[in-house]
Amino acid sequence: MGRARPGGTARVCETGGVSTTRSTAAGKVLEVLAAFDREHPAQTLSEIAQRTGLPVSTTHRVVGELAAWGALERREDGAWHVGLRLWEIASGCPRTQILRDVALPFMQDLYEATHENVQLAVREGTELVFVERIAGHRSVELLTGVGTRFPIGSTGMGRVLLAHAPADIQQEVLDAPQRAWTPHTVTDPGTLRAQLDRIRREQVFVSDRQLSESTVAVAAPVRIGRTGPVSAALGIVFTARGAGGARGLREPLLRAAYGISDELGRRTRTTD
Amino acid sequence: MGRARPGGTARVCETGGVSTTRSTAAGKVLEVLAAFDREHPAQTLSEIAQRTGLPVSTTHRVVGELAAWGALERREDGAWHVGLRLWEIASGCPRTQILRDVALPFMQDLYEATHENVQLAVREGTELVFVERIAGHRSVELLTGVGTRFPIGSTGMGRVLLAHAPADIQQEVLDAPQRAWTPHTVTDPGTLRAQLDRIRREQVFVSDRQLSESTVAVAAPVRIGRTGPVSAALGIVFTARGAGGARGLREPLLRAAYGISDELGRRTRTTD
DNA sequence: TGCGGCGTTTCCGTCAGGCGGAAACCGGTC
DNA sequence: GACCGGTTTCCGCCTGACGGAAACGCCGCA
Repeated sequence: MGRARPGGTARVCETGGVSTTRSTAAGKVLEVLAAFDREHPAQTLSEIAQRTGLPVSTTHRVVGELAAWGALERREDGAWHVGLRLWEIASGCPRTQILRDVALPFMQDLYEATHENVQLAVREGTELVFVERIAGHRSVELLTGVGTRFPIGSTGMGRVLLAHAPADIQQEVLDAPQRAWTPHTVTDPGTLRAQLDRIRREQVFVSDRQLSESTVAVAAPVRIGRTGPVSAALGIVFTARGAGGARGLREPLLRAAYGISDELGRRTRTTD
Repeated sequence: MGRARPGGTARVCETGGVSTTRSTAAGKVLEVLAAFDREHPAQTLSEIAQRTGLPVSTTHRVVGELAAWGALERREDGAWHVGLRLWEIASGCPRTQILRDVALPFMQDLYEATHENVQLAVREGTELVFVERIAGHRSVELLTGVGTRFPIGSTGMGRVLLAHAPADIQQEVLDAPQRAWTPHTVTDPGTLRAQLDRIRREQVFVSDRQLSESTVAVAAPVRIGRTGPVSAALGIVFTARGAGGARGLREPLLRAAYGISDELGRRTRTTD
């Protein structure tokens, strides 16, 4: 397809890069927004242009419009970052907002009882997204933060979500090779499948040093109503000094998960 | 250049209406997003069209593109709402994210000591935006939630932010009439100005039943470094059974605010 | 002080693609 | 089976998006 520019159709824009929603005007706006991920919270105009593959002048225009509206803001040093206005709008996202509202008090109790990291996550395709997290001064530092994505098989909470995911999703994940984060990480599809079965039976799942040599996670499913579909996972992560610590956490964790589930059931029934 | 349109500038388009970034393609995208505020977290296509003033077919196209990208999602009942993808991007907003990261552990401690609502807010023009909030089962229900805007003069935290805002902002707020939420609300500009002076001297501010008959708030400024510019306000809200309760809170609140300020100072110095 | 490099901003002619009216479509309801 | 509100599709017109290029501003270096 030499230069020629045939029919003007050859646009798909492989960019080699990242997202690419195509050559539509709205697409450009979204591409620019997508350039701001966790590793690039603030970038100069030309960085954005580079990362999106858009010409500088186009980027300039789009960024200008986004900024005028408040979706982007500029630091004194000239770098652009996501603006408060966009954050406000997005913070109304029901999938996180309702969950958050309902879950926080329970997470709070859990934190107070344990003083460990308490986390809440949802499944998105074959990945998990952390939606909320409570951590105090006394909790372990984690590599995961609110708004972060993670391959679903890699975390304890993820495996709980996976266990309750549709069959095709499970298959897709089991078919793909699992990354071994530590020597303890379960990567064999057979063992993993057995683990998923066990999770469905036992509810609470203890993930012992699967993601990092020094942490253990306990996770439980959150449903919409006591028996409804699983909509999130609740988890506690703490330092691995013998996973014995997990024992005492099962009960309170499960109780909290039930609490959230019940309240979610009540809430969605009324809302609807 | 058709009509000549001097300088080609006459576009601003007052529209009379609501938001309006105007007829540019990107503008439409943003208008659609802006249709999703706290009162309208989920809407049908035609509601969106109505609220934005865009023709249905146009709305349909824009919504479609947003959905394809993940900025919007659709419920089974057909209503649209903000999608997880947008939430992810926006949750990286530095103004809230850094603040949140730093402040949460301190807020946590504060919550544990008091079991009351602990809140964090920033100023945006003459309004305040709640950025984070901790509440357990034992705290009072509040009308403010994370991601909510509020006139800055109306809340205790807002007045603290106002006291440290640039002079022109203060003037603007003082010039506008204050809404009286309760019989106790201070609305007189003179008294208010005196209050601001006092806030600057005493740091901690007690706002007694200013917003609701049944709540008292204590608030303190959060700076960037111990002496840097005020970047947020930290507050505790509790039920008004005699504001005497505020007494014991001053110390821990101030200590937490200092802790956050110090850490923010450290953090921004290193990052830069 | 002048030069070259880098990022940003402005300009403007071209033409792709945004635009939206209208008509088809799709359940409900009376 | 006619009606009605909402959604989706179609398509021709023409506007405003597009991006190359040039001007600008800022720094560091000679």
